[in-house]
Amino acid sequence: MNTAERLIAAAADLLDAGGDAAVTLRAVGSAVGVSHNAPYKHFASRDELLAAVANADFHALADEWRKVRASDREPEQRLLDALDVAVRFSRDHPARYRLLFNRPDIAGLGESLARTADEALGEFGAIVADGQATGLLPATDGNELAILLFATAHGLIDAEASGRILPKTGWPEIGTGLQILIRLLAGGARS
Amino acid sequence: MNTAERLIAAAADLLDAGGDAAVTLRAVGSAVGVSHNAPYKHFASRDELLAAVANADFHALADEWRKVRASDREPEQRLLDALDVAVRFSRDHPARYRLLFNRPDIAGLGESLARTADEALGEFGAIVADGQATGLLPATDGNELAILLFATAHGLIDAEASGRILPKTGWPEIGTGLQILIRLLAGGARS
DNA sequence: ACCTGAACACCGTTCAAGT
DNA sequence: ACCTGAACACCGTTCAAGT
Repeated sequence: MNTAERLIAAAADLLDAGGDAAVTLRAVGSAVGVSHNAPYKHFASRDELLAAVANADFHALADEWRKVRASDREPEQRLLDALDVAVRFSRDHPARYRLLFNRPDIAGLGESLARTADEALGEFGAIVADGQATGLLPATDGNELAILLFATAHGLIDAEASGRILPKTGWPEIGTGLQILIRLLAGGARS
Repeated sequence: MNTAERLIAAAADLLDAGGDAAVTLRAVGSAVGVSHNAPYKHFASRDELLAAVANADFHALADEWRKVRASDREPEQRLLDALDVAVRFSRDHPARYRLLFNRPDIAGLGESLARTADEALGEFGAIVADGQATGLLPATDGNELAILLFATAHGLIDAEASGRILPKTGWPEIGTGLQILIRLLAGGARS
């Protein structure tokens, strides 16, 4: 690993350990064994370093979704697995999840970040499209349903993170809410 | 307005004008005409001041939802109006919207903030329940559907704010996505 | 090419003191 | 009860200098 990669890894570890506020350039440099302004030789600013962390995490999510899509499980299970990838990431790495989906000021940085994010969400969309092709989910134009499903999952994840909504649902898991939604979409008003 | 209320209003204005980073205690104090540490006589910390802004905004949202619920429009329009309240607030006051729904570290502060948030979301839930009572929306246990609808709206709002997803949908508005979802829920797999 | 050390202009927070 | 001014320990960023 070169210095830039080690800085990215150190920033990711600090995000996990102490959240956004813990990622000071002094702490990142110290973890890697360089001075507090060495990062400026590899990244234009602290935000660009964070964007590089997000870029690496989008690549990792895309890989996981590719695996889910290629698995031999039932279509509904593949869809729930795909959503679970996002849910688990948000629980294991909450600060890094927020970096991916809750930071408009960072979303536009790095030039390649927007493309990497599109690739990752494209993999998720392909799994939803598979679910539509098998008749599990209703057909819609383009990737509308994928966007609605991901938006709902993201909304439930945020609600869980902020402790705002979930406690009063009686749902043991975000996945319960997503199962209910999928059943409502598949079954319509009859259910 | 007493000093505490003027500090809250000044913080809200700074959030609108320059985002979270613009809300320094020095800027807030200066806007009100007091010193940069006078806020500590009214709030325990900068975060508690921000929580007070969030508390006021939740009260305002609850008022708007009450008005929507009492209006004489069609049930579907009332539901779309209710969702539009959140969408418009997120566009007119993005930093303040993020304070309400994207800041787990602030959600737990102030003691009354969690209650105010519950009251506001309860008003939204009542509008959804009205939609279920009229047969527009499928019946579910408790307020499950309200949570799913709000989570989806929040997810689409976040997606628009981060510029991540909406550009490639061809949707002119977040409301378009919400209309599609409501129609899918009402009509089921047939659509 | 890559890094360091000192410096600058900020920031939240604390504290002693004033009315 | 409410406020001020100085001070403290931080922070991101810049810059001149070193190899």
